[in-house]
Amino acid sequence: MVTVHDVARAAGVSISTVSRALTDPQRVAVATRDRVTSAARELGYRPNRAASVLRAGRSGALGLVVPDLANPYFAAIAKGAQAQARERGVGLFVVDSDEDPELETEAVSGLAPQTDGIILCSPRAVERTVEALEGRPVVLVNHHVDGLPSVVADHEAGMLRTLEHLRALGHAKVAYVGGPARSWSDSRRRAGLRAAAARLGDVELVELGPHRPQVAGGHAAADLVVATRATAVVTFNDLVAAGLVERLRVRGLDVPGDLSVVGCDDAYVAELLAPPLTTLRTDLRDSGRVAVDRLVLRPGKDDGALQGDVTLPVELVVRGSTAPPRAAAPRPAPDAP
Amino acid sequence: MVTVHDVARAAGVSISTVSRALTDPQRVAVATRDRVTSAARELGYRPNRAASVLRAGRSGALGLVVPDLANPYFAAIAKGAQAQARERGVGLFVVDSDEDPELETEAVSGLAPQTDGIILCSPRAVERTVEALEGRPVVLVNHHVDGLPSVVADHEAGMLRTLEHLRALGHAKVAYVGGPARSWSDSRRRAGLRAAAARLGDVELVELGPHRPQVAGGHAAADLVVATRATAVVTFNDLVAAGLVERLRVRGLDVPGDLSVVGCDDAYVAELLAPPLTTLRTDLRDSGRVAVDRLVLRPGKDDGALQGDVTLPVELVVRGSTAPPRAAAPRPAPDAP
DNA sequence: CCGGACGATGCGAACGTTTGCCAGATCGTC
DNA sequence: GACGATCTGGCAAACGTTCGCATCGTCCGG
Repeated sequence: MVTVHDVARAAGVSISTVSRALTDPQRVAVATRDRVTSAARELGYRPNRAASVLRAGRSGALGLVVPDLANPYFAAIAKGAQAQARERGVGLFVVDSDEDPELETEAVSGLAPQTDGIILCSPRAVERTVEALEGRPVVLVNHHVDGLPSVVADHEAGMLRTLEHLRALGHAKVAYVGGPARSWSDSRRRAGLRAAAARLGDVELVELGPHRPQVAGGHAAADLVVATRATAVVTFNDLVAAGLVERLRVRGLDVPGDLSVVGCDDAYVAELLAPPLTTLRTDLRDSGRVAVDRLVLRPGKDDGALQGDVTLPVELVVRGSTAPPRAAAPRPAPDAP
Repeated sequence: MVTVHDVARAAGVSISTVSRALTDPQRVAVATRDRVTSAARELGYRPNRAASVLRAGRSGALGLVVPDLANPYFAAIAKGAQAQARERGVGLFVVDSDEDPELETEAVSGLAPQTDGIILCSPRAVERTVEALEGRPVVLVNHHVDGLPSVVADHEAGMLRTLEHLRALGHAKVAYVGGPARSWSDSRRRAGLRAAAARLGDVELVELGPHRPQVAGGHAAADLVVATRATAVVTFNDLVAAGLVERLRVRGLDVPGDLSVVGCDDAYVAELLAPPLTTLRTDLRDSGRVAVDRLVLRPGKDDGALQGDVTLPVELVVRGSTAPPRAAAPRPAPDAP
């Protein structure tokens, strides 16, 4: 293994100069720097991360905690974060908390000592988890706590756009199938829907849930939605929408004929469904990217534009799962087979 | 920060004893060990990973390299590996190589020095990547290289079962839509199909591809498949199948009426499609789990059952996308709208 | 021509852990 | 009662890096 000593000897300088030339180039003379860097390159020197962490206290790695890696939503965020971390030359520990608040907190306290900062995606137990950070820098994705930097999607605007769309189609009663109880996005979406309904005046809103943010959650919700006699439904995410559509098909109901369905997130499943799903899109990879940048870029030194909260736009992608309601009143649902 | 020194003082022993009591419990007397562990617990001692890596050379972390985190296939493996790593008390670096052989090799050479072992999922450039390991232990998932431990699915058996299924339905001409050129699974599946076709004798096989292992690959392949006049098609994975089905729908063709479709992997999209996809299932989380165990468990010391290659079973899940071919000869395909 | 200031580099001490080596204790046995 | 075997635990040296401080030279203004 080649160390600073080897490089120092090859370049004819002391190890301190090598260290400085490589970590803080402007602190050594240009000629020396060049000698050092070329010697390092020639010998194939690669700094020992452990030693550098031990001494300097920085690890050059970030942590990312997500509730479920198998959920395309979080997979996309992880992918974006991953790519940006590579770009910035830092490592990225990804931990899956399995939607378990307990595990989430545990993960963070394990991660905190060996990372320079942590990205917390849709945390399920923010208060306790933030405690576990022990003061380590953090960025919340899809969640907000006063005083902590966050990257969020503009759920309110998305919900307003959704309701406008459904109202324009002629829907007067819209159901919402909510996600996990502790989900911040869920609460924002509910708030957004309520505000939008109040603003539009002539759309009635029925709220359901909480439901699991997976396909199974959609299965469970479908019959409840039908029973409300709503002519359109907005779901917590695309997976729930998929499960819901599936169950409706089993019951012999048509989408969008009997029920218009709007998903959230525009996971790639959305366009695979039959009919393709109308959904709200956020650039998730971008969320991951931005989150990493906010931990890597030193405020003041680098781009100051990343200060404060970042709100990413939400776009309504209209596909085949929304249409005008059938006749004036929705057809009563037939019994399940 | 509480260090070994603090624990040593509290327990009334030297720091060496503390270290030994915690890392190699059987080397200290029971009474001492208890004193040390309870002191450690009381003080909330947490060993400094960097220091221990620096001195001992082991990092307590593994690396996982996947071509695409957003692909549910790899997401599932990552989730399994993740869970097992947590179980075993080791960290896990997840890196997404973006299907790029270059990035893959680069990722491994970045990962190698700071991990105790690396899991390589469906590598796209095995030879160069293995070189970059610099002798670090490795487990290949979904790939095989002589002399290296691997975890693979029994693609051959799966393909035989698939062809038997299609033949039993009455299909005489079956197309295969292949995946990436450098994919080992792809080559195994092709080999498996050929062997199965030869064995069955009366099924004609048409091989297509390479195609991208995503939805877009299926789009691209659909028209080619139709042109072959095959009555059934097997695709590299479920995403490709999804894209293919989508394109067929656009062209006005019916699945399974005009064409039976079999996917691979049983990603959760499979059951969301209309019709739900007949597909080959492997327990992907298990692959991840097993891979981690093979790096964590010391051979000889722990379970020796994990020596050598591990082949996971493949199960054919029959759903709605396969049916008997229409009439004797398939209906000629109508032109695209 | 001198003093002060500043820029570049070297010296050496940490960072917290693991581990080889050795000393002391304990016990059994002759 | 002494000797050897066995076991336990302490000392101190690493691991490779970073960084405070010191040193040395140079340059400029007075």
